Amino acid sequence: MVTLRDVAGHAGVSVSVVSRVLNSDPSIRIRPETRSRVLESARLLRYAPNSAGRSLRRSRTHLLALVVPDVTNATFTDLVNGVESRALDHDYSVLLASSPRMQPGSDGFNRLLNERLVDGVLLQKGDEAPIELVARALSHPERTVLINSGPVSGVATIAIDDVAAGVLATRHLLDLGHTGIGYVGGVPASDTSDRRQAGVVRTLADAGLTLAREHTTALGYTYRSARDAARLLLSRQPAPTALVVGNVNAGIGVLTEAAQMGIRVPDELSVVAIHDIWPAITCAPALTTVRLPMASMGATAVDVLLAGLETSDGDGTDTTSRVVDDPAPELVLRASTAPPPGS
Amino acid sequence: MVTLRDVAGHAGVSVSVVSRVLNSDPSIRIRPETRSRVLESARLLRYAPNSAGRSLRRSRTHLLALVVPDVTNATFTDLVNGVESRALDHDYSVLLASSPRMQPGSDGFNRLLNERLVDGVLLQKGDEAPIELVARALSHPERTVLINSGPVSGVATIAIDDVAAGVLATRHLLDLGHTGIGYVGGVPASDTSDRRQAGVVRTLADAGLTLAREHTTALGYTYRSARDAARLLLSRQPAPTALVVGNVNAGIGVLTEAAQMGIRVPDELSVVAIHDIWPAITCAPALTTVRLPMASMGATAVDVLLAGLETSDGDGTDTTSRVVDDPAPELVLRASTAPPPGS
DNA sequence: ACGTGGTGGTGAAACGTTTGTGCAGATCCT
DNA sequence: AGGATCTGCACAAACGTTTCACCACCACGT
Repeated sequence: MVTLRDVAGHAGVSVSVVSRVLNSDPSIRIRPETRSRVLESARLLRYAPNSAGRSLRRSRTHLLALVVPDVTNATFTDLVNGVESRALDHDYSVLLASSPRMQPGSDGFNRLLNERLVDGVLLQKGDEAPIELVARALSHPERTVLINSGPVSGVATIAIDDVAAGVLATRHLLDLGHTGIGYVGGVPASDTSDRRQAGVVRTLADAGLTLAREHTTALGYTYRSARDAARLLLSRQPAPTALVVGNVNAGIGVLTEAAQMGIRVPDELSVVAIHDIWPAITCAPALTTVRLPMASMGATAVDVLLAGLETSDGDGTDTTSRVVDDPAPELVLRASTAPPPGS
Repeated sequence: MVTLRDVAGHAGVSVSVVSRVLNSDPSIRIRPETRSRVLESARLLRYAPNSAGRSLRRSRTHLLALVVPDVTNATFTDLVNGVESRALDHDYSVLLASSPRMQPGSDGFNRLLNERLVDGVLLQKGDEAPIELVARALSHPERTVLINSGPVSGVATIAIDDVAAGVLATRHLLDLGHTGIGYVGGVPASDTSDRRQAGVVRTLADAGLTLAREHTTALGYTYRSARDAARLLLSRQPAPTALVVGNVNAGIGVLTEAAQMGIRVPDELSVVAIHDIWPAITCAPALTTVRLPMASMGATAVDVLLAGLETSDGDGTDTTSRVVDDPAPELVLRASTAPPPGS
């Protein structure tokens, strides 16, 4: 390790001068030639500041943790990208916590902030974790921002425009002429699913329609759960002619189950799912989706977190709550939607 | 922040005693009642050791970086899981570096080790990065292990059993009765692709066959590149009746292009891809693949890295090079392979 | 009474930074 | 010429931890 001492020795100045020059401290007065001598020495010796020393002194680690339920789930990877990229813009690095041992409430999770390993935490909670429990597990709310996992009073929250997504999907089906529209939702207390469903309901209402209880499920966002949901909904009398699916993995599950049941998509059933990921292209038929600005949301979450750290710096009373709508949710037209049968 | 001083004050002992008790220093002699008083004070005050202070003193951050080309690529997410999980076993946390700004050679990448932000780096390089360039960009080879990205002399390397995977895929096609077998490879200098191809070649040779040059491509592991590759190979005269595809994303690309060309899979063409990810189930037809122990490889990589840090501790002359074969690559039979036409 | 040895701790240095304060010497003003 | 001001840098403390070295005290044997 080459330290400030080494550079100082090489340049024939004191340690503090080296530190101030390298950090371009505005309060320093120094002869230009001394400054360049210092700079040159640092370059020559390949000095790099030791981050532990710096963190200790500044009490900032320039690290943040991104907690997601599962990196394997493609719906989160865009988020990861957005977060990492924006974090780097701010000279922050990202600690990835996706293991169950790192989820809220666990010891690992608490240590992140308690041991001051990271300056703040970005938390996208999973469906299994009830928000009340998560809220109670938050040891440092002022250093936490919830991603698509709110609201919790006293904690900054940032969400996608789920309502708009629901509206967009429903609007598309209405435009095609559907009236028997169902909704395949997430688990019961899922707030994203609630909001997406609200978008569906509202849009149907605007068209003088209602979302039938027997055309709605709340079994979860997974491929598996959606197959169950599809089997249920498609055996109702009358069956819906179109489904809005709250999640794209679930949407693919619906497609699979419909095929299994001998129901042709899009001829006999239209399917539009919310959230766009790559497999939506390659499944058969290619799935029409609503693309969500996940990366952008991740970036905004970083901004909110770091802004909170700047100002509050102790007492975090300025709890933000934003929904990102830029870029806006966007309909991605593929092959799983068509006018209803017999039209 | 509650520090050792606070605990010491509360318990009426010196700072060093608290530190030694909490770290259960074997060399300490202490009255049982004092010890429990210290423990109780720490519990009461919710003491948590400050990681910056600890890192500075111990010159270990208990952090490691996992550098991958792209988290969005599903082929890497299992690896991420394996790494994170095993790292936690060792009380290490994982810094995720997937942004281009964190790739080998970049400033961000170098800072990871130079500033001692992390103790070591796990590097899965991307296809665009030539291994020679990467090798030169490694400022601290002794703190680096290459994942599926070797070999580089002087650097620990860990790889999957690519040859076995190639063998397994080819064996399957031979067993079905195919003789016109082609290979869709990665970019030209890709060592994983070279090894997978070697497995194909060897298995064909064992059966008295050869891999025809005109039935081989090396255009890349991506969906896009594989569509080009498929178009090329399938318009040869004679066309292969079966393809081993070096990567699953590419495999799905082959499927798409075949459909586009009106070639029915598996009736007219069998496709088996190496590496198993979720979309392989949902594409049409479902893709037969060879499942690779990516998580296990990630775990082993962590073991190798940390072992290297223990022993070498300065001069890293014991460069390991392992291929993980447990669990072994496994054929996952789905719907994209069948006996050749007219058999 | 006096060394000896064990018990139960304490003190201080060090890890590498950052930053407020001090202090020589030079320059300037009158 | 003598104080005031400025220039250019050095000193030292502090962040929180770990760990080596040391010491006061007591009991014990002689």
